[in-house]
Amino acid sequence: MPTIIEVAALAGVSTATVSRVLSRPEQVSEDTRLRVLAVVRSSGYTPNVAARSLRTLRAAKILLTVPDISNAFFASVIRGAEEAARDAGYSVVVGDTRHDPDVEDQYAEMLSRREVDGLIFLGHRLPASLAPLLSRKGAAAPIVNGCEYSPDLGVPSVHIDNAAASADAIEHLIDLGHRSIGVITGPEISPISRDRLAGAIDAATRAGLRDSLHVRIGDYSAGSAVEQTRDLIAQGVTAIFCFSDEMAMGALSAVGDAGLSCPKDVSVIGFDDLPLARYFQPPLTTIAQPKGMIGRRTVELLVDILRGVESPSQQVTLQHELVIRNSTAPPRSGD
Amino acid sequence: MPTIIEVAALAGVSTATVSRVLSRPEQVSEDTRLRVLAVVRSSGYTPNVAARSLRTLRAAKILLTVPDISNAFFASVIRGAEEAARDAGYSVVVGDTRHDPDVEDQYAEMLSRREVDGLIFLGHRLPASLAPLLSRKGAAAPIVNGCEYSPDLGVPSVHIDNAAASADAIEHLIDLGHRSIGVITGPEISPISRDRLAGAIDAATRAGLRDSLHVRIGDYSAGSAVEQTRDLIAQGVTAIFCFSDEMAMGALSAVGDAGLSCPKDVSVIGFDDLPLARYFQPPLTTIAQPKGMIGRRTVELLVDILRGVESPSQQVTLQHELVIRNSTAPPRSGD
DNA sequence: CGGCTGAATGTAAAGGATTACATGTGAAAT
DNA sequence: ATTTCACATGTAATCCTTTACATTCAGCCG
Repeated sequence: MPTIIEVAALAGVSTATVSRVLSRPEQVSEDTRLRVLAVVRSSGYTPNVAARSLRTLRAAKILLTVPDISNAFFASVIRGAEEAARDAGYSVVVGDTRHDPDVEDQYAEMLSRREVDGLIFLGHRLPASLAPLLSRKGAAAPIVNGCEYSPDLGVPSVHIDNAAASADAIEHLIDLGHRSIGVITGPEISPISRDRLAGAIDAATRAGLRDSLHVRIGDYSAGSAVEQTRDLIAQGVTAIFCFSDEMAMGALSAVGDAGLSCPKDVSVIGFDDLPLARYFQPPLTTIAQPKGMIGRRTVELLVDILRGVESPSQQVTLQHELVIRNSTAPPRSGD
Repeated sequence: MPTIIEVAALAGVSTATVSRVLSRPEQVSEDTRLRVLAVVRSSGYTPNVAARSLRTLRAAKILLTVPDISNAFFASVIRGAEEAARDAGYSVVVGDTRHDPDVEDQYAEMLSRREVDGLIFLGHRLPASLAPLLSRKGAAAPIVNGCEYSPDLGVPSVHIDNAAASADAIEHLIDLGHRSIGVITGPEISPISRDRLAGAIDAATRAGLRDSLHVRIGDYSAGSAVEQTRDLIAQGVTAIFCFSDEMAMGALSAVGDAGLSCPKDVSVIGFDDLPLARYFQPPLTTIAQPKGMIGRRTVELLVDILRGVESPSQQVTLQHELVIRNSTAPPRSGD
């Protein structure tokens, strides 16, 4: 791999000119440009990123941390983020924190170390080591949150209106005639889970059915929903609203295990609209989040910050959609 | 963020000593070491990675490309790889190529550019831009393949014995009494899909049932299996072996749509043993791959190459396991 | 006591690109 | 003909760290 010095020698110009050809071609006369480009191509030269980033203090990289890479929901967000990053001339480094604060901190250090220019985190916890960065900077810190958010964090965020989405789900069930509804939430610490729960309770209250809601706590994983579903079935609910499609999958499994059938005996509604949701048995009614768009917008927000754009949009709210498939139906008895 | 120069000044030593304290502490006297470390901590100094990597020509990063990040199978591989990388002092950059050769090439350039020290690719296609590197350095090129492999590529690889695993699945079905078996493969271009098909045909042939195998081509996605399953059901198969759990999910969905039930009318067996497989309806019989271990071993192999270890293990074969759950049973009629 | 050894530390040269500033050139303006 | 200006290009400093080599010094041996 040749260096810029060799390319310059081969093309009979200075290194400055080679650099300009590559980054500011308009400053170079056409014939010089063509000559240099020819050498670049024939020699297979590519600039050394370490040297470039040392000099420019930019890494052209964005770190995107997800709490659980095995969750298909995040996969779609990552895709959107990568596309938007590519458009803006950045590349995305994906980090899987496994919900582990230590790992989160480790990744966050990449930002302190300037290994990356900015951080997008999809969890709800802002790594402790970044607190100084956030409070210190007069200009906005290059940190953006996606999906989750905590108003008190002071970090720009992209998300849907979780309370409204959740209310939509509950209203759908109430409209179908359900009067005893189970809800399986995310972890108590998760702000969006709290929002969703608040939205569900609101909707039930508005319908005068506050007491018909049976709330159980899950952790977004299928396994956690199995247990809770058994419990809810014992309580006699006719419908279960899960705060993730994975949990809905666990719920469906538990419904089957109990010798019941969905949607005849129990309706199930999920959250996320994973690509696989349509292949659930029965195909899952769920709240669709604009996953790719969440990824895209977080990157755009971050890039704005990096470019020093005055960014008025601290909170971006995107549209959700209730996707009705076959896992919800009126309750058996009609009431 | 202070530089090493400021730290050196504060501690009253040279930059060389600071550097040594951080990377070769045994070369420094204890009191100097403690003094420097105190300054490092109080100033919050962290070495600038760009400068370090420029100087050492090492990035301490491994690029791991996956063909489809939304496939949960790869998530587990990624986790194993990250753990092993952490152990070896590397960090992992995950790239989602979406099966797109252009994107693969783009990622591969990170290696040419020395942005990363090595590449692990989980697809079956070696980016064209790496051919020169490979031919020049042969097996010493810092490139390792996981899951898939092509003997002709000349790249070390970690995988299971796909033919044997596939044979196990077919034998399981034959043992149960199935005499008309559908197989939904991966894309024809995928070497492991070919291996699995060969293994399936072998097993059937050994049992004198070569003609009872009905082969359909899928692409590992649930959607592709839905169509093929309809077709296979029309052919009258009593069991379907899918080369991925996602396809098995599609198959189960199609079986249900056809008004049939699994395993009573049709047995289904998958491949991968995704975390969700146990929550399928019914819980899925499948071939478990040691996903985390595949990730771990690919990294270990790559690190060996990077360290210049004579690496005798060009092909690492790991153990698979047939996990029997409830989606397979004897055929209804007994034949 | 001189010389040698080894441990601890310092000096300074890379490593490769970017870019502020300097220089040179030709054309337009006066 | 002289000045001016814009454009094209070159020079060299700079980004920060690592490390080969040089230096210093204390302790030991003969």
